[in-house]
Amino acid sequence: MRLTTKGRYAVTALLDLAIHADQGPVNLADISRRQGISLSYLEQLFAKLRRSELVCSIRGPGGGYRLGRKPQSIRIAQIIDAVNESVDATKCQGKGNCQQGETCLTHHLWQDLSEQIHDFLGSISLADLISRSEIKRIAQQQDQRQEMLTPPELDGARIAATFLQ
Amino acid sequence: MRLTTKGRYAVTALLDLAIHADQGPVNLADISRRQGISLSYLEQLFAKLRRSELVCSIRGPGGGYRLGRKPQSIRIAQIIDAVNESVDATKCQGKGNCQQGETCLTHHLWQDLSEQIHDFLGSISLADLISRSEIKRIAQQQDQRQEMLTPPELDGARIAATFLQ
DNA sequence: GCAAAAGTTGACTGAAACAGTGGGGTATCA
DNA sequence: TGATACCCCACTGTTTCAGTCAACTTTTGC
Repeated sequence: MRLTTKGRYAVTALLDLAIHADQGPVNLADISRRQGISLSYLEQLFAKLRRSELVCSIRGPGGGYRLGRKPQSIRIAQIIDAVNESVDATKCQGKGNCQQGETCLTHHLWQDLSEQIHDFLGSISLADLISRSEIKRIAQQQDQRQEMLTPPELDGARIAATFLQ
Repeated sequence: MRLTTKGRYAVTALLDLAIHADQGPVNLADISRRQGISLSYLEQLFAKLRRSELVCSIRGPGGGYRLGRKPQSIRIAQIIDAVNESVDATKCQGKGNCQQGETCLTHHLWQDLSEQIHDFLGSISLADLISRSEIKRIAQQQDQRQEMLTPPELDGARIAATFLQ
């Protein structure tokens, strides 16, 4: 079992995408800037997310990514799964042949743990995260910081979006 | 967060130790044979377990390791901790400065997950595992297989122990 | 029709950790 | 004194992570 920056980045990026979904397709450069994730690395992660149909892509100028499904039906466990970070804690992927074909002494413990984690992350959707007040607050701060960094004359559309809020 | 063979080996080895504790100090060679873990690797793990005072050692012939505390008060979380496998899922070790000093968008999610895992593994003791019937069964099988592999004439003590059960 | 924006793909890399090996110790008992 | 078992350190092959770079293709707007 592994839970590293990779899975965290994937969830963070998808959450960012979900939060900014109302402004049309979201491009990776924006996510990269807001979340402090390398653009090239994001591209790799989104390739996997696209293969799992968690996002779909729109090419060309004004393009970007959109959620593949409704935020309510995207579970955190699925996102982590999509970027190949298993939530399984057993050695044998639950098969029970951990020790030369036999079940190892602690197999059941790891199986229980895996179930515990899977239930937890499977019970939370992107929509759940969006509605949390701390997350709303952080997202707002990130948007503001981004506007301070972008020259206004080059970004009329986003300024308009701010007024329309 | 990481949960690999390392942490699993540590828990498995300590459980083996706890199960065979009534026969005096348990040496690593026996654990290595029963659990299929490299002896040298076990030595490294037990060095860490000893530093955390989860085990104490007896040198010389007939020596080995003993549990440092009662099995009831050794929690799985402590064992995993002792071999440096963190159960923490956040990027910032819970500090909340994940993104250039600010809290990242998904910090609270990972914090909740860490708590969940920690509560689970912290609620289970070695004594709990010993008393589980599946584990008793597997341990018995392992003991039998070991006896089949050991020439009887060189192992009178263990044969005697079998009869006394 | 062309240039710019954006996604797509693949190869590559440094660093770290894991899992394991090997060898030379030291304490202890018979 | 020799066998047993712990103790400690250096080393290594492999994998994965996290990131970089470069060369594409598709689409839009001028």
